[in-house]
Amino acid sequence: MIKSINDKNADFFENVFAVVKLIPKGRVSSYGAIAKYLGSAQSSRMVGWAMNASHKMDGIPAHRVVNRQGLLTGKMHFGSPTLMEEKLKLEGIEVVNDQISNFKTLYWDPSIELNID
DNA sequence: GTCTTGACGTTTA
DNA sequence: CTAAACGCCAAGA
Repeated sequence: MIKSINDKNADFFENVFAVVKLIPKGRVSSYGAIAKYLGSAQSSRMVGWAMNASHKMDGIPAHRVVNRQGLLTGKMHFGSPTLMEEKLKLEGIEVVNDQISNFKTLYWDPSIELNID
């Protein structure tokens, strides 16, 4: 469980990394969902920016994070434009034309799955 | 120190 | 219905 979320002392990036790490295998989440979960519903851009910083970090499954449409918009930042898609496929996620087919089914919303009290 | 860009999402025209 | 602008915060030039 993420305890630092309520703590304003925690950095936005850390919160993003924490949530992304919590994404179950074979599931995907959206920048907006994470941003909203962190309290910055309209700051989805920052989530993407945080992901960019995750490049130098390990254990950040950024490939499980896509945009609201389920499109692999950030695939180009994985070193290879196909690396993200391949990784998702390895987890059993069906990707067609850089888009997740069963995105609606694989969608993982932190504010719902984590069940906040 | 100021301006532009950015892995998005929502709202208005 | 589609198209465009706005908002949000941060970092690079």
